[in-house]
Amino acid sequence: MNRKSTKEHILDNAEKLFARNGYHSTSMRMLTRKAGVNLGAVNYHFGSKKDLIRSVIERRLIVLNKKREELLDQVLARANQSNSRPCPREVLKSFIAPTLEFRDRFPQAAEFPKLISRALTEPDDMVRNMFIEIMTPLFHKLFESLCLALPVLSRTQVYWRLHFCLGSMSHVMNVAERIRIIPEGVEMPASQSQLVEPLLNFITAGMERNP
Amino acid sequence: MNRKSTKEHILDNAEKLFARNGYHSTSMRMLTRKAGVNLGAVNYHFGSKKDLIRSVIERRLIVLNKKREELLDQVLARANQSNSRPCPREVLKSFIAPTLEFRDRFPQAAEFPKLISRALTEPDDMVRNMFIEIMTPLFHKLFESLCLALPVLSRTQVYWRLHFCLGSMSHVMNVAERIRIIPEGVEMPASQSQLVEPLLNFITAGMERNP
DNA sequence: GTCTATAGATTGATAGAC
DNA sequence: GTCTATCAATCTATAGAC
Repeated sequence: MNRKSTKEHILDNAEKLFARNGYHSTSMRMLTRKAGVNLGAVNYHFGSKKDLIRSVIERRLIVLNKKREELLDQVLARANQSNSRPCPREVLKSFIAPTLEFRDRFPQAAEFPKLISRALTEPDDMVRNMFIEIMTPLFHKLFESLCLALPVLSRTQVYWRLHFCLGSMSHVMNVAERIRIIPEGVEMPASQSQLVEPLLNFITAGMERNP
Repeated sequence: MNRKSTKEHILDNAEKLFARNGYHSTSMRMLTRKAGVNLGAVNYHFGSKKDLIRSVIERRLIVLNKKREELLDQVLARANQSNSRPCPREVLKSFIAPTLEFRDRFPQAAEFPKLISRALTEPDDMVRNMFIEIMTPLFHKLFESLCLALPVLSRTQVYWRLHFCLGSMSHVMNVAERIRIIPEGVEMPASQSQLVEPLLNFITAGMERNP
């Protein structure tokens, strides 16, 4: 019955609660009640609440970033082989597709995207800084790839447009399902994966626009 | 010396703390310490913590939305007079310009934009629902104006592109100054107002893109 | 209107039995 | 590894003096 280790069981439930309610609003007792484990066990396995959320985030984010970087490297390699610039849409897609398809690919971790889409605005300094620290190398690589893909734009322009892209993506990940009031005639997607192409259409047009 | 009423003094400090740390991470004691008032006084004036943040948000957001709607009405009226469709960029600008210019216009409320940019992901249901309730009428009006401005797009397409726009804006309001690592050659704007035109360039291109 | 004092519940973390 | 029991701190909210 209990196939997963207690440690993983705690991580799974903590992931859901932190994603839904945020770090500060999730108490250790809420977690132990939901996970059906003992308060002492959490502290035995993770030491502290901060170390727990660190483990929760790293467990998924490092894997996700590996996938993103792998796809980005493929785009860069293809451009290199044909002696051309990387395609802006493909560069953006390497980051966005694995993110919005995450829930379909890992249904057991369906709440995780909410967690990272809120990580940058997390009130707790340690949580926020840990997230930034993990993301920084890939952010730089993504930024430089876009500069290469869009030589007409200044580095400052690319920088802000990249942030606009990340903001759109982040908003979709967290907000899409929280909004209850839908105007007449608007159809909701069955999953976030279906928003990859609409989002790429939108941000690629914004990225490629002449200054 | 103490020109402002105690009530306003509490609101000003609560606004800063809720914006910086979020609702749950801000305790009433943190607030009374910072504001230099008594714990009893807060409860006398506002009744509860929930009623306090409600007052904090309503005080600014209702005024801001009035300004946004006023500008939107002007855009719609101009289109009506010339028997043409409203301009997508102008419609978007009516919402975005007052938002990103808010800090320059009301320096004493400079932290408020952070608060509303996080309101949709607020863990507390009451806070989130109150925000949605206030925003709903204007959101619908904005949505219908964009449908009118972009007859080529389906209502579903307009809906999601509008969310992409709001995500970009929200990200800029909250994240811009939290990020510490800036790539070489990137210049930071002196204020958020300077991002209005770059953001409008970006999202207008995305909005107007052929399906 | 503003204060002190405190109730009553909940928090993160630990000590020690098993 | 897992449990109970408990500490010390913090939380929101209120009662009542001034």
